[in-house]
Amino acid sequence: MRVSRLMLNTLRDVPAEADIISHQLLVRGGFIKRLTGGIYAYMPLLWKVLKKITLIVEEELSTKGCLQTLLPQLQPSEIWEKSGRWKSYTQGEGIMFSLKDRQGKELGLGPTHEEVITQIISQTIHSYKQLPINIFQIQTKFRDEIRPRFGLMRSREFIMKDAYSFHENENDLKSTYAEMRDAYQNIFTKCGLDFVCVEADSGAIGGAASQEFMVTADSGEDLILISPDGKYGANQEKAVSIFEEGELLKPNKPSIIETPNQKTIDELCNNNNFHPSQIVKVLTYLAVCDDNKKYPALVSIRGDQEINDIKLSNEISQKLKQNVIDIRIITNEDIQKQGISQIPFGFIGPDLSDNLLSEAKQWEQKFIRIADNSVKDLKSFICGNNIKDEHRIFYNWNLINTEQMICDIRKAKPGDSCIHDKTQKLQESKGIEIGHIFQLGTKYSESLNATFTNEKGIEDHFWMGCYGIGISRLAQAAVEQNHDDLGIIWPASIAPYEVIIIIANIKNNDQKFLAEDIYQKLIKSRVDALIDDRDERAGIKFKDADLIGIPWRIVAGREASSGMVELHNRKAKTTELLDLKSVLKKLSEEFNTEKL
RNA sequence: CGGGGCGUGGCGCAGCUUGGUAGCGCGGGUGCUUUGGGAGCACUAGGUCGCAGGUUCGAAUCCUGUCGCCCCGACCA
Repeated sequence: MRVSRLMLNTLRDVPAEADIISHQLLVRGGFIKRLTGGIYAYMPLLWKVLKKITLIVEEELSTKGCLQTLLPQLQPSEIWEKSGRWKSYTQGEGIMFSLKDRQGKELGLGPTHEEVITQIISQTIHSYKQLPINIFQIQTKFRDEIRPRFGLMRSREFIMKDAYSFHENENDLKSTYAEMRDAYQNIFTKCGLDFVCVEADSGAIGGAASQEFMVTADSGEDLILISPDGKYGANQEKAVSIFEEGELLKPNKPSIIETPNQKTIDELCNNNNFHPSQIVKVLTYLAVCDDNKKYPALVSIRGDQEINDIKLSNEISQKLKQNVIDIRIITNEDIQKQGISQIPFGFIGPDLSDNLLSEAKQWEQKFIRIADNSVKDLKSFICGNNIKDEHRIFYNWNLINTEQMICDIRKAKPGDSCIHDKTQKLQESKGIEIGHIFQLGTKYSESLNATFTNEKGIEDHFWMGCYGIGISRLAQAAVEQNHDDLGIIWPASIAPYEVIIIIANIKNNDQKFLAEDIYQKLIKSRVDALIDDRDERAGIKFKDADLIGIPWRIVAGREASSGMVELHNRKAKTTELLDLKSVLKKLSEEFNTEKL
């Protein structure tokens, strides 16, 4: 390709729309153009990058026996109603764009394709003999993000690779899941990314096991916790750890103490010389569920620990056997609206009476009582007395005498000890999620009634897995991780072009002919080459080449008359003076090793 | 949706407080000079100041409404 024909339009100034470096560089380099909030045109340079990523993905997946398909983006509401996701995906904070056709029929613009593929597979596959199936597509997805940002990182229209697998049993699902994890490792490695695979919460998609692939970068939106030995890594939403034993309170005669206005753990500790770990902290939450009911929850955790809302939400969801749509702390305003006269916030104990809820207008009138593992073994503790300005000391669970659901709802923190090895302390890091793999189980096959006949001749529901890669996000993540002051430094495997040949002065025929000669030879040997044939000053061409991040640069300049050119490596910043033959030899060696 | 900020030639911004009919840098075009790290000079094209009302002799500037964009939170590949 010739730069004169590339409609290259680079910007010197940092565009106001962009905040993070990768977004700025993609705009400045002319890789993307915004059409409106969260919707971008992929310009020719970026499209080349996306195609290279796509190729790597396709190759790797086809080695694993995946089929490729292309599914409809416009999807009827019926299948989403069957899976129970229509309402939650289109109403309120729902992320699905939806519309009505002229007949008034409701359609959605696919944010994901579980429903579509499940229906198609169930209509096509009837016997265990045809299983397993692993099928994927690379397709534009639509999500009405509440707040699109960071360019391609969180956009409303983006390219995603989504794969779905179908199995006769859980074991088979697990083996494909492992294969896919392996494929993902290869894909991201080939894309030249520095990444980690971490345990993840499966969120709205649901299901059992799930892992995320994170590109580590400070601008990442996710907080991940990793053990230094590399044996454990998890998204903070999911992370588990061992909590410190804390300062145990020696058992003594249970009694009530006056704690005027001491509502917080800090105030309580400062005024009475307690340690936070001696206190059972009790918080009130409100969970809004699929059935539109609102469930109050009373949550106990050790005073020095924090609650992980995601874990809490999952536990409540499991207990109620339905989705928790929203979970938040109950405020004074909430209880006033409900007509509840008084909840002694700051002085609540795990045994706060359900009677307080009897006046609630819209809430369920019974607390879901949950206690974190961190409090279950405490033999003696401090907690609220359910009366303003009073706490109880030297109490224990026998005296509390209410049934608690005991589980892990604690937020793991950097510095905590790891489960697999107490000497390993969790370290935190920011990550950009570029891939996510799930073991869905039978959730969708049951709701959509997708079955096959098993070996025993009995109808059975498919076991399913699903596997995503954010293709367009990956491209930007690569920039976020690979750049310098001058611009982008694309990993060679996904660079829009592998080599750029610069003719320092287009009016100099020696330079021009030599450059053209090299260009033709490179093209012939299938090197993806760009030639900058513009009638511009050399400086401009150097700046542009650096900005758009082409890994190798050949300059036909001063030494052109003696047949010599410069070969410069963008990343290593090394330059050598070589003759035509040596350049070709060197590059072909580079690409052969890198392309393999 | 809550909180903060911004809409002025293609891009980045000034002007707005104190109304008088729009300016700077980059970019574009032409010419001359220059030619290995975003050149210099000269000329030139390009703007209903987001939109709609209102106040006023007069509005980019003041008032009201509205739309859009960006940043911080909930969503996620």
